[in-house]
Amino acid sequence: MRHWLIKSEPTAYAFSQLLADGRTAWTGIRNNTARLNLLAMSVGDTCLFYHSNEGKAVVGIAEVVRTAYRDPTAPEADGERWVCVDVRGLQALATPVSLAAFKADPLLAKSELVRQSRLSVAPITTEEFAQVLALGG
DNA sequence: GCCAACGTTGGC
DNA sequence: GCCAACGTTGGC
Repeated sequence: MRHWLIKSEPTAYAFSQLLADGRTAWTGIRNNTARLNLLAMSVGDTCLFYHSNEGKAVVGIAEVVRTAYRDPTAPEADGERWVCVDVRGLQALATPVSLAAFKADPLLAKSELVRQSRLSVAPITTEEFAQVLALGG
């Protein structure tokens, strides 16, 4: 099983909304690196759910429940290029783990979240995942 | 509001 | 194929 970090602006789709919905299609990814990460996801992979802009913290855990398929929100002209996955909300962290906490933690300072802040779907290591859970309760 | 990082586009 | 210009994202 692999681990990922997925980002959303809380004003666009907050983690609380995912918990309320149960599951959702993770659509709208239009970046090739992020696209390749979506394609690499397996059912059961766990995702840290990060709130960008307002928030700037990992606030919850989700899991992949359907592997990549054509993103229905992508323009028809783009064909099969853009994909989405389905994710299910698992639970909120007792304590959100902020971006500042990532930068301050030696285990997390090298993570993709810090290294390439614009990437909306990023892989994280098992160690990083465990550390976020430890910090977040 | 500004700026850094990155991706994309288009002229050559 | 290179590179300047531009657009977008996201932190500050």
